[in-house]
Amino acid sequence: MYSEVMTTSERLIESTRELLWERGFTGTSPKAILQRAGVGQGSMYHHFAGKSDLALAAIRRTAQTMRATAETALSGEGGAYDRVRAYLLRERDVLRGCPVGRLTMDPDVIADPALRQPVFETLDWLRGRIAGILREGLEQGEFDAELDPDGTAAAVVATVQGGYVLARAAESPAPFDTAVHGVLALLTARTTRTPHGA
Amino acid sequence: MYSEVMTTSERLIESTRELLWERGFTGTSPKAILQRAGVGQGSMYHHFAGKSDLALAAIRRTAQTMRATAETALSGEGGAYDRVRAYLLRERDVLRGCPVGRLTMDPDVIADPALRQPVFETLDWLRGRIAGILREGLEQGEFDAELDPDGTAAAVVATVQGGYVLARAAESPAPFDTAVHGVLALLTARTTRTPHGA
DNA sequence: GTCTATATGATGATAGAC
DNA sequence: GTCTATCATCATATAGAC
Repeated sequence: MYSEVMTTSERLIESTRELLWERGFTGTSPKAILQRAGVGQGSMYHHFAGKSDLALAAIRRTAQTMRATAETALSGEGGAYDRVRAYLLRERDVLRGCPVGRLTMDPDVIADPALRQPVFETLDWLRGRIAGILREGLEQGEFDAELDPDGTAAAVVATVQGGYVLARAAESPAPFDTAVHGVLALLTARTTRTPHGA
Repeated sequence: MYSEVMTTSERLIESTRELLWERGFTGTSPKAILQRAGVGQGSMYHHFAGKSDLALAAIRRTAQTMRATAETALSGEGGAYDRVRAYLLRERDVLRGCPVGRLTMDPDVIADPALRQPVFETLDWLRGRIAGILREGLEQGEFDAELDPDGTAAAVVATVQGGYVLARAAESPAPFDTAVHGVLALLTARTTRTPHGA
């Protein structure tokens, strides 16, 4: 199921990452993890203390991956508007939802400080990163002075996270795309130049 | 635990509503439902076909309640901007999240058309209702002509849903409030008059 | 390191007494 | 209608062979 050169530990982490994305922490059993990884029960308890410990390794890696993906869009070409636009419009497997954000609906994740921390840090970093870009644009005169960088950044991130909710409810990516274009169009009203795609 | 005059069936639905909100469908066991309702196992299987059937009754009622609450804010005093603002800023138990939206992260809910339907219908109605209000405001000249009612409505609903995600990750209502004020401030840029709270 | 028992409690549902 | 068995299966973890 995984590359031949992948270690047992790696296979366990990868299968856990997939299952956490699909079914969350509560909905993922050690048995399901082992079957997908193609290893026996003993291997899991040799490499990890238990389900939570393995989940922590998986969540940390997923958080790191998400951060890298977002950074690619946010550090791309163009001004502040263009980079936020690139983040909002980047390709996504919308119906799968956000592998980090979905964990916030898992009470067992939120109740465990160790599991919650990478989730919080990732979303908090994302908000701060976008706010910083918007502040930059503000200083460059790209937006009018009324733009609130923190509020706008939070709205942008929330629109993406909530867009997943709407899309999964509808079993269609359409509401996600509508929401993301909607928030982008609102941001356009705060730009001083005619932005790309407006 | 519940009112003396509440029927057994009512007690079961209410305890299921609470548990679905707190722990989702996968995370809620019949046993937990029965204990909270204070009834025996036989009663549940007498009144309902099983866990899914009871969850369906609970979800339908929660969906109806959410719709009524939203409608109260959206049909209040003032123009389109004021009513959308009232919806966004209404009091919420932010850290509990949305009892309807959280179900979209439950794979067993999304996989069952009967359970998914009320979730979809509620969020779809909300988007349509807000879009209609914005179109009204557009016709009244309350917004400039560039405002996209459908995109803005989707962004508003998504911001609320995503705001819950950010708040739960942070274990603080602050990011929710920031996001909601952020999207409202963006909407302000599309108004033709000086709106309330701008 | 990895595997296969084995153990204990939870899950989701049924049977049948009252 | 409601209750208490009872049931097969699953969840999570441990023990110990190889």
